[in-house]
Amino acid sequence: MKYYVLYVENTKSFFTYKSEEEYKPGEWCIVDFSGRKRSAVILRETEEDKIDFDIKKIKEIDSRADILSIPEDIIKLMDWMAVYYISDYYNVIKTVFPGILKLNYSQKAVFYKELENAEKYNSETIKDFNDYMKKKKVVTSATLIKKFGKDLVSYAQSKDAVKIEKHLVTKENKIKEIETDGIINETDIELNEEQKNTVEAIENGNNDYYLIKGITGSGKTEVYIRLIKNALKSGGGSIFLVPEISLTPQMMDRLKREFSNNVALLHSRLTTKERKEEWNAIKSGNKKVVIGARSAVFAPVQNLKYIILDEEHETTYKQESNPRYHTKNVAIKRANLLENVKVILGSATPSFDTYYQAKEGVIELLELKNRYNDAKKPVYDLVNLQNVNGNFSHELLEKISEKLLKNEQIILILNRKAFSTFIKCRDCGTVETCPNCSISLNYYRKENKLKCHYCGYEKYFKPVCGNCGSKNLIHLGTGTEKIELELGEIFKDARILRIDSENTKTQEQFEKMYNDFKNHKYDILLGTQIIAKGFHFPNVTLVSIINADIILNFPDFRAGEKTYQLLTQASGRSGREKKEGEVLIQTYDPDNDAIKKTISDNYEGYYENEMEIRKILKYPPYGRIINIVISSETETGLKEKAEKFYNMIKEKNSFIPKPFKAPIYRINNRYRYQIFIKSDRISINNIKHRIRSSLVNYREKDVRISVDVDPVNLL
DNA sequence: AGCACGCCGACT
DNA sequence: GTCGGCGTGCTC
Repeated sequence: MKYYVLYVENTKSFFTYKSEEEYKPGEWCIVDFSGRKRSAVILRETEEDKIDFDIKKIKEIDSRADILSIPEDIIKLMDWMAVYYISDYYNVIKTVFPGILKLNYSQKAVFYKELENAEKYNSETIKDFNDYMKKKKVVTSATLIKKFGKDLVSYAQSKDAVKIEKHLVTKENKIKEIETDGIINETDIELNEEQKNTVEAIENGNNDYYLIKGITGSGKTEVYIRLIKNALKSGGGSIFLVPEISLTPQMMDRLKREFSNNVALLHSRLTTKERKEEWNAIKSGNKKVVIGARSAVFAPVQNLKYIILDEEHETTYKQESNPRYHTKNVAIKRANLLENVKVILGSATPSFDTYYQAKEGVIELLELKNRYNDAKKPVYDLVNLQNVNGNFSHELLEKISEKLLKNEQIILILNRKAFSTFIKCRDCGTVETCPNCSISLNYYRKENKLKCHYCGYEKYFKPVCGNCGSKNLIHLGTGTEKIELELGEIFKDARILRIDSENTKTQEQFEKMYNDFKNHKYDILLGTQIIAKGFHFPNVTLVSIINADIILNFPDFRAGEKTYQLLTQASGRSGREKKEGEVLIQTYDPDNDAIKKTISDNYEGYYENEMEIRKILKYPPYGRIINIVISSETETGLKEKAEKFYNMIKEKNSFIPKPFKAPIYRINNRYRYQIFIKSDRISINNIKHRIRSSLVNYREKDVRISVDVDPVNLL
């Protein structure tokens, strides 16, 4: 008798079952769970003496379930994630298999029907059928039905749909399959010398990890595509990860054209059914190229060769809910668990963590230094906002007029949506705050609403102070909506398009706006940082950052790095082809190192300066961080409850600062205390261990503890 | 997800 | 006393 640790659907922990049969990790079975049938995945085998509860309670596994098994490397990856990110397995599984794991009721019905059928058809008939399928490479369903009968064919199809799909094709599909077998687009774009060298360095290299540091417009995408194509020719699969899938329509079009039916697009808008179909197509090897956001890193690609992270510095690669994993770490871990998988990170402005690893030799650094099509570097200009009345400097207004006259296009970036970020009463000083969060409400003019960016609370705006009844209110904290209004008043004939996450909820909306601007239906594109990334608008010759300080003043040790990245990415939108581009940065802090180094295009210099500071302060990559938030709807006693947890995890050998009120003390009706742990790489593992066991033992009513390992967002 | 268990107030 | 409300914890 063998013992197995299983994950049973819809449970929060593991269960042990036994069986005479041999099971491998990732295989499915049906078990009796508190009196009803459930599907379960085998996680690992276990020994009798390791079981620390009444062994007599252990039930036997009912039967094997013929669902496509989960690859063993993904099981191992999930084990690692739960431990590294201090997460429960339930949430890990939910993240890796969103909706795939659960057998819904209709599927269960199919399964039990299968059991019935299995009795109806004796094993010899099924064996004949299987032999026939193996022998024939391509069969139409009509032939099969003629030979074996309709019932058996549909039974076989339902039972082992994917395995059979390979052989069983209808006439139309047969034609389609021949057409799309392999790569549809055989015409390769000519690569320049640098690109060719990069492709070769990766293909022939002995390293597992590569960083392509390529300036904007140097053609990183062409390098990725060539790698994926070449891998595909020898049957190798790839995972291509992008920060936000809906925001890169032109990239999607491009890849769809290149790889046609070989490509699976995984994104959050897929229904459970679609997701399952894609998953099965990938798992069975019908689709070898997967494109998607973070969670696509878990795709069960057959014969995986490459995991590519485009724009690797993007913070959306970090999941901000449990398990709080970073896609880059997971990709590297996954490559570790498999043979011959290479991870390729690409960015014009790599995160300093990644660049540090490249400098240390963990990741091989490859550089693309030339702009594709010989486009020129943009010219920078800096304006000190201290000498400016309002949001627009003379320099900016002059440049906008100039470009409008020349019929060229302009991009203006302000990293703040809404009209104003708070409204203050001039008489009593009251600022209207969110009833659920300790944060001011943002004003949206078009909708005449006040909204909270943290909990989603909203209400209609009344131009009267809630405290003293005064009508003397002032809007503070300028957002894109206000800029749009002011700009419209100054440039009455200019056609202005505003894009932010508030007015582009769907991909269709976004694509329409994108195309409209590209086709010059608008002169000025105004928006938050979502418009700073990866677009190609040939007619744009001026990009301006209206206020570079918004990110810079964030209480985050990476604020400078993020500012450098945003400014550089935004600059890349200016002067993409023959025309020379200009970039104008407005700031209250013109002497800031991040801004100065952006202007002199000195990534290396800024990196070196930042590293000195981080080394002294023991911030990543020199130290490691864990952020713990202890929250409750009840404020009374929360400080003590936070300290109780603190006392459980602290230890005399390592210094952990006491819990403190979080910078945003209340979010979504929950009061929050924070424990911020900064530690060296070795003792961090001991601390993690103590956090893990403390989480199990800590019992306080109404208190939630969330642990963020390697946080990206420190608030 | 279900279901038992048990702690409280309302009710014959 | 006991009926039932639902919060909590358990299911191998």
